[in-house]
Amino acid sequence: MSIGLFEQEILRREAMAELRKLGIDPYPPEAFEVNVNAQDIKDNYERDKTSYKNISFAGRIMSRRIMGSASFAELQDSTGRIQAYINRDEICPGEDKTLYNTVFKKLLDIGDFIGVKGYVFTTKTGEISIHVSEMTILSKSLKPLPIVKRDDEGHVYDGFTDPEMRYRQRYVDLTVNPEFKHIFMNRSKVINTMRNYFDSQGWMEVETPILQPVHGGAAARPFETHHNTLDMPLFLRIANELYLKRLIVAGFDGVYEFGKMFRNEGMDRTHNPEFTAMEIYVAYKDYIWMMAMVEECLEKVALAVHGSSKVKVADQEIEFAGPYEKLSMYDSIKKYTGIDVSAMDESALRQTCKDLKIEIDPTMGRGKLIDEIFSKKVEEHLIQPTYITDYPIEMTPLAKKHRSKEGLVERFELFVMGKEIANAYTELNDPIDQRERLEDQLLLAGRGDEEAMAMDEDFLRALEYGMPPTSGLGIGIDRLVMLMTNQSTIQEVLFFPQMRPEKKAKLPSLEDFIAIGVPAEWVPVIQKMGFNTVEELKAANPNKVFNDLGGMRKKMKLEITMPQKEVVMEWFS
RNA sequence: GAUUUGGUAGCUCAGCUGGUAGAGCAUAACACUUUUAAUGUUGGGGUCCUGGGUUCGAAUCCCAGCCAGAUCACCA
Repeated sequence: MSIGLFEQEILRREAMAELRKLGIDPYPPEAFEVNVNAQDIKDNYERDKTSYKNISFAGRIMSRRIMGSASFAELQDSTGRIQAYINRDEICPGEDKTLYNTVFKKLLDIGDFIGVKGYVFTTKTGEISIHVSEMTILSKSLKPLPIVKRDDEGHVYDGFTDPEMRYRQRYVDLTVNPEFKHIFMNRSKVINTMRNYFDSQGWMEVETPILQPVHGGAAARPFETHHNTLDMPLFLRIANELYLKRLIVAGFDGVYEFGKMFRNEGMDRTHNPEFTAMEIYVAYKDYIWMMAMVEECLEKVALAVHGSSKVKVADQEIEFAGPYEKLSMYDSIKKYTGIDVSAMDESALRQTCKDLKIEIDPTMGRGKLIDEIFSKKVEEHLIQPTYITDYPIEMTPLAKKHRSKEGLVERFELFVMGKEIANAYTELNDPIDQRERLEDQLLLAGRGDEEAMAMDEDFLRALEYGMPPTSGLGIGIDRLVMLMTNQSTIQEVLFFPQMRPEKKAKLPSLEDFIAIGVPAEWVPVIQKMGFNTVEELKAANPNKVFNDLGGMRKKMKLEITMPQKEVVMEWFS
């Protein structure tokens, strides 16, 4: 493996070997005690200089400026960067200057982790720096990091910007572009704020199955897998709603879960196959109560992340303090199209879609047609937080029928910046009604609707034992984080967004070469010489190959044993 | 899935109407005791994404494929 690399990586491996020869372990096992971080020094040193006279700091070397027997290096820890001043005669007080001349100047590289002890001071040019008196190598970096340079105004000169590499190698991205860490720190803050709020209300965090025999609770195509011992198919959950409701049946007054959901559908900048949802169910409440709860919750989140209920997103300023605007689904369509769809039957809706130039297909029922009109004509207008309420019953098999409006259910969705952020119901707890509604879904499935909800007999049995009136809410955490961190793609708020596998260099199998007697460590050399298959190698002149192997060994400074000539000749026999 | 843009050194990118590859940073060597995008001098470093085709000759033109981004469609 080590030979597909080139000079910089070979040099670093040599430096690592040199360190070992000098008796320095490039990967020491001992803990290195740290008593300060970069942010702390920068924030507090000027005020309190006496506290920084004996510090111990650890981080990565991110740049070096060597000037003879004095040097500057930028060290980066989890909180930021701080400059270190290293003077030869200070870290090497005796005759032996090896630690500076050889170890620091020759054997250390950008990316290495080191620990330093010393004191904080301000340089002539006014930079708060660490004056190093002792230096310890903590971990050697064998691959060169991309170098990102910034000037005083913060201009970036050689940015590490390729999104493919940033997502595939997030460890490199966050090392050289540490500003992106704030997105993930804020993501954590969003989740913790919600969790603290729920806990303070006395609701309980729970975990429910990810592997489910029936994929219920939402409309989406699932990932399917198989359990060997039970010899049965299982689905990765597309939702956890039905399990959380079982817990309300079981007698908990409030339960919530943050968890990954999995949907086997398209990927784009707002969809990843696995994503995080938060669902919460509270007994003895309805969807009107839930609206107020959401307003309180999101305001707390905005305050935690930004210190303000107002959040800048793209070119808008979003106000997360409630109350939010409320608009029924029918009214919203009327508002933005001028059309009253409330009394239309399926064929009238089809005509309306045609008039509005909205594509439809024959499998769509009344609910889906209305949803199409809504998503094409209304969603984009909903910039400030807006509740869309009272959905047609056909679209929502798990919500309770509206207390006063025929044909509707008690449901709301919260839209911000034209995107759905939350979805909530007064939950359907009438087991007879629930069974009928799921049976209607089966009819839709029969019409070819791949997303119609499946029947879940055990869930119906739970309802038959009795579920208290309950309101439930789901929030898409990734999209909420996108809003709170002003990001336009979901990949930027996921550490490891889903990617196609990296293409592998099309190398023939190691085994083929080993089979004809080539030592494993020489296979990469042969490949580097241009022989990609055993056949190509055998077609070459054996003497030339033998000579070239020696040449490559020297050129690439390989420390592996040269094979005997007779051995090489046998490769060709 | 459709359209479109891109894939060249470790990183960011040049490379015209086809003539066998360049810069900056990084890296190596030398100089330099307070620099900060350090500087100066001198080097090394490439399967130009892959596979076909056209051509005397392809990083460049054509076709197919792979990966990624954007837009759209689908999907909450």
